Amino acid sequence: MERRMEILRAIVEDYVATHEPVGSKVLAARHGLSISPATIRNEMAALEEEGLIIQPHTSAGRIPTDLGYRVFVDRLSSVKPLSAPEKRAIDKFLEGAVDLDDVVARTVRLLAQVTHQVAIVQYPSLKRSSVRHIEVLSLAPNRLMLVLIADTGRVEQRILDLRHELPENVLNELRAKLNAQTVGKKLGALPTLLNTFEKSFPRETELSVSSVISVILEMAIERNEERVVISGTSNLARHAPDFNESVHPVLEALEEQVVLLRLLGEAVDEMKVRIGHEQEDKKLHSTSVITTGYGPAGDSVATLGVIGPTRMDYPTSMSAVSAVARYVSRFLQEEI
Amino acid sequence: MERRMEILRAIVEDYVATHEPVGSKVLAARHGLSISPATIRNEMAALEEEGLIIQPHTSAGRIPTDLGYRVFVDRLSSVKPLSAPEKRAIDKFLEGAVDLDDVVARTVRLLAQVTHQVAIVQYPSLKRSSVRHIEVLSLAPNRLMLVLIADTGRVEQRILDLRHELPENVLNELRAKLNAQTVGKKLGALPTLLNTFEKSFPRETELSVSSVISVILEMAIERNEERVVISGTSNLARHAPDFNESVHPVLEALEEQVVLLRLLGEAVDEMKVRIGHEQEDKKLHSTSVITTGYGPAGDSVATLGVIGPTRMDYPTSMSAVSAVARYVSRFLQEEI
DNA sequence: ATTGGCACTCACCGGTGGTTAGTGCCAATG
DNA sequence: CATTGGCACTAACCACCGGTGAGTGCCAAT
Repeated sequence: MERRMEILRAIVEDYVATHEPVGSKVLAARHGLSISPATIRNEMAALEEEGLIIQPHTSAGRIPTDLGYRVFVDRLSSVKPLSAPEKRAIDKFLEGAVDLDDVVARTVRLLAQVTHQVAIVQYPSLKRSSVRHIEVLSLAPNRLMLVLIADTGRVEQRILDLRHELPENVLNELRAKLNAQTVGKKLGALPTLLNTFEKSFPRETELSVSSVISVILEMAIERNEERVVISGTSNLARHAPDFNESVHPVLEALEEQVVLLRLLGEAVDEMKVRIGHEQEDKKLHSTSVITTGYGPAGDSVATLGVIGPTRMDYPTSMSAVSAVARYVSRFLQEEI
Repeated sequence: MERRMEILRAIVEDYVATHEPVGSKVLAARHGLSISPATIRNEMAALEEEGLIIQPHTSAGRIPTDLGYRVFVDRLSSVKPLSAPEKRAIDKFLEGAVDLDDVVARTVRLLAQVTHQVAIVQYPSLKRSSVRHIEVLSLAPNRLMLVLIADTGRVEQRILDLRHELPENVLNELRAKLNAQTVGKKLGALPTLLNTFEKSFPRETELSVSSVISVILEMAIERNEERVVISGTSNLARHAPDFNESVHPVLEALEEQVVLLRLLGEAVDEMKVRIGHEQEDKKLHSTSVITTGYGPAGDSVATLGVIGPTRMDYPTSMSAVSAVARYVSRFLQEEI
């Protein structure tokens, strides 16, 4: 069985490199297999029997099936470490990012660049971050601005019009109490933490305070909490021409936030690879997705990854994804 | 001359609708021109002479040249008003946007949707906005967070580590003075406004204050001040197949911020149309760009627009672009 | 000035045959 | 008995070919 798997690996690697069905002859020649084409043919017939490879048509070589890639990824590939220049490139790229937007934007471009794939990066989830600070500003007599700053550097703000003016000292008290109660706590916990908050304020301000609280909760539990950015879509077209025809549905899928979010899934630490038809979304059946969680201090607050044709270079892409996730996690922890 | 232009218009409209070279016969039939194909042929020869149309090959119909489109746009097209449902769609789409990010994101998606083109929206330029508020927060003894809020709703923030701690009362004074001096002023004017600001503080805090100021200026004059978002790239592929082959360079171009910014240009009120080779960027020679400025209270603080194949429906696209710009301007003014 | 007629051009389509990469099978071999 | 060389077979690919049709430019007639 060992040899058969060796042949599968050779087929995958060759196919990924050339994008052409690989026949028994080139396989014998290009790879150091000291067996004849005829033997390889026998083995290939067996691999086809097992559903790991197929022939696009009778007189052509073989290409891996989704299942073939799966076996390759699970059992045959070793993670390829990044080259020194690549590591330096990653370092350089993040260097000098000024705020979270900047970090995320740089990360997604970086990832697209090193993998030559379409990169997807999710903003650190608000729900899973902690409160760093809550600020209450008075813009005009009846107009407040609320600013919620998370430990991931993410900042949300909302304008709020009040029916009744809140005096300066109440504002100060509000600010102080809010921060005292929430700083360091998970945003997901805010509803519980603040559910009787307004009770501690004088009767006549209770209503205003309560509307402040509801806006804060809105910010914390926002549907828009899951923001996603994407880069490198032109890499899709690069893998022309046979991938080209199917490029439109993929682009379409990538424009729907919902699809992207399902793609990224819940943030988990281990790397996940989904290959071709393992994907729920029909439009993405010709693509594979590699994702992994990232976040400061090793607990994943968001997911990033790449998406590309099933015939991608898995070892390299996987190591790039994991490396970028590591770097950006460290960066988040130290800088922002 | 009148008739010849009428023929040009018919050619453009027909070609845009069918995406196929249009011959003299269909032209006579489909449009209400009461002249024979032969006459049309004569006129077409003249139009070709003038460089307004060409034949892709000898035995084919004619298609407009870039110049032909130019004449069409400048002299032959009337702005097509939006339908009532479209107007309602625009209203609905912006309804309920919670912050600037949200407004911009919704706008760009809206624009892509109504035009079926690739939409580009620039964030309100910081330089041209005014200061609504500057906040100075103490996160930790030596750690400040500076928040700059513009009247367009745009918020920038930076973390700043100080060498020496600033006492609470200095912070308060700093905050008060900063706001007193800057609120309502253009961000572009900040360098002048603040250039001797630290002088009014006690000697021992002058250094810290001065580093605060430099960070604020950095935020205001940021290279990243020009953020651009884009949507609807899948619409590029929709215009398959003949546009499809050239889709890759376009996608590539659209990924470079620099190119996008040059595309959008300085924010000006009138609508601009650049057609095919009128574009500097070689990669975009097969595309046209429609842009217009937008911003609260009628002064343009940023640009938005669409990009699509030169053979696009200019009247409809132009009216959509201008309508969306109007709506979002009004929205910015009222809501955020 | 407009128009019908006509010869001409060239993309497009379907069919044809030669070439080639690659296979499956089989008999020979160590 | 696994391995291998030999061989017939298949189907994609390509270049070529002739027929068809859309569309033109030109010219003579109105």
